[in-house]
Amino acid sequence: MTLTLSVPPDYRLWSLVVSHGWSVLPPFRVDRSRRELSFAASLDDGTPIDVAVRQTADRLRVRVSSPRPFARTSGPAIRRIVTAVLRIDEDVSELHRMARRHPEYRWVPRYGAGRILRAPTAFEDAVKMICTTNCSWSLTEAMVGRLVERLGVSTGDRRAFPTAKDMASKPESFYRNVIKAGYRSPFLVELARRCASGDLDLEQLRSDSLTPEAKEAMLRGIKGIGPYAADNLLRLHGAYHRFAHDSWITKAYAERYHRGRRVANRTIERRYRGFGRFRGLLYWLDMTRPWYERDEDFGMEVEA
DNA sequence: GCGTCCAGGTCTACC
DNA sequence: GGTAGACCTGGACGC
Repeated sequence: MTLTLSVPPDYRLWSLVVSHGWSVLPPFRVDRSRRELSFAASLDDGTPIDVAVRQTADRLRVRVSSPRPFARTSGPAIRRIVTAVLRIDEDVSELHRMARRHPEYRWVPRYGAGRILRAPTAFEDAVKMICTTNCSWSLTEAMVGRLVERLGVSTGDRRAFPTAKDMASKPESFYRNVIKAGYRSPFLVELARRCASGDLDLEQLRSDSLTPEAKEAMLRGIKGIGPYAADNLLRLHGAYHRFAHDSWITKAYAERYHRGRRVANRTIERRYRGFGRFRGLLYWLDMTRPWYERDEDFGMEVEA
């Protein structure tokens, strides 16, 4: 199945690829030679799908395949997933207008930056975020890789991220001994069981039905999600005022502005206070600017 | 080899 | 509300 989706003129698929580390965590995959981002997901009826996306001018060409035949109703569901993952309906015009007023941030609209890649489900985002805490990025990749490999349903080409039900069916010892998630293991089990039972509906994070405060309360009520993880997850759900300080970004800030000397978080936050509800996102973009600039494949001019 | 440190933190007990 | 200590893994580093 092939779909064509229209995107706003300021949309850059490649900007999404470098927006954070998600694009290199499975089931995401990046093909630089084809300038293609691909991932796996599961439809509501359990059908696993493999999705590959390329941008051509103001359109996205989306190739979808599955080992099972598609139901007639699959089209809209697939569009919903692709739209949510690729942030197609995220309006960044206000952010870009604000950034244009500051010479040091004019690169943001120039690169079409500001949209942040998400997983197909808020559950997948939350599990992955727990796997980023208190460890190196290579360990995050290893834990997520083992989760997908051991519990994910095959799409033919790869495996989708396990569902809450899949993860809830495994005991804590599985996460300790097989996934090697260490002390995070009971957190992962509890999160999966709460989501699978319906006690916790993380997908509400993606709707406008909850206030940012309610979303934060929901996230902080999950064991294993502290200030860092909650702020990062809130950013994936449109709360761009949160700073998500961690050792990596505060070090990056120290090197950029203070010759490597660490400064208090409130000092950092002062620098971005003029950016209103986008202050946390501007902080993130400011620190990750080298990711955009060093990427030789980053195409400002999308294919004609 | 082996021990130590630390990396994109969080929880709990205690004050 | 603030803080110290424990917690898993695995790579880097020094010896």
